[in-house]
Amino acid sequence: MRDTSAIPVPKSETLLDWYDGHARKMPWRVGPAERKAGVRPDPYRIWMSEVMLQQTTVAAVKDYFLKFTGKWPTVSDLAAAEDADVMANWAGLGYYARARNLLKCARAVAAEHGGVFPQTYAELLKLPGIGPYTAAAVASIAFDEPAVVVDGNVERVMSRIFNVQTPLPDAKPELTEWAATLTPTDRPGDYAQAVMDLGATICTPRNPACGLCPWRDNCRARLEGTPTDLPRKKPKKAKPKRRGIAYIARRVDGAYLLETRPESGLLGGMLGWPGSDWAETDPVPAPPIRAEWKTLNEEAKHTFTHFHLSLTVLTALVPMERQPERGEFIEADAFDPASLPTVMRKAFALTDRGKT
DNA sequence: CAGGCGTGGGT
DNA sequence: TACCCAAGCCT
Repeated sequence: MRDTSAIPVPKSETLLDWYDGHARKMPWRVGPAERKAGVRPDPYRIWMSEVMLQQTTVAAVKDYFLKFTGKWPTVSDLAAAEDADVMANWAGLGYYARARNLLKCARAVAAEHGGVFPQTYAELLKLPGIGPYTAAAVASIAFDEPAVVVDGNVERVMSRIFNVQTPLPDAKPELTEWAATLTPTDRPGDYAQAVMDLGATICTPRNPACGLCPWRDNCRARLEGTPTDLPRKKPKKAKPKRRGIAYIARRVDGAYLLETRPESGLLGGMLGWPGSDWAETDPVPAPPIRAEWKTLNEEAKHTFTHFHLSLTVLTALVPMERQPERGEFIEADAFDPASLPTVMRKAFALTDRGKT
């Protein structure tokens, strides 16, 4: 172990100078030059982007952000939206509780705050779907509050700068303390975005570009030569394999039999094909309507956060008068596979009509 | 409070 | 292939 006590503590100004020249451009971001010229970010758009970015890549978020803000330009517009419309538009982005909470939050802002976002970390934290990270991000970026923003990027940067060996998630409080020591009262929003940009483009998990880092002379892990060992993480559990059955019934007029899943739990509130439970044991058949079901020769494979799924897909063509025991028919012109969560879209893609 | 909760891209 | 990873929150 080298003596790292002589390494100077990094300065926020150094990072801000780097950010002025290297800030990534994003649809929701007010760049450093504009910001200095007095342009203020729209709290609604910052909030929207931060919720979408929870555990989700910037690349995946961009189109969804443009779609949502185009369709619902203000928080009041979103508050007035139909639940099913919001869920359908979120389809494919994952972590669907975010979409349900997004709508709850918009309605809370509309109903309890007169359509104006609360402007402090403490007040933002009370809203649904807004946790410590998102509250701090919105408070700092939209309202210039020097809140301590700690996301995965900040955890990685702090763990390396200060050579924190404690594994996550136990290290979180320690890393938050270090992050607090660096958070400036001047330009706190730009600083928050700067650390995240640093983590995303320079201080990356696998191959950090230490030579380009504005804080390279302040980094204890770099001096030790082991930045990629950090942050340490507790080992993850193996994913079990589950299987299930999905039933895709097409009525002769082209309507499809779908059902809205329960509000809570996996894919909560999303549209999907009726089916069996998904378990590690053999699935129990549960056809939603009487029909001659045909089994497709290929299964839909999908991996969720905590299990692998292999879905057997059954299809049937049913007559107009036949009534389903579960779900409801959606007319052909109202059915859009894009409004389904990905696993359900994969199942549909295996059918003849899904291949077109 | 440890685990539930999606998805797509990278290696 | 089978991992890992990405601007977390909720219960």
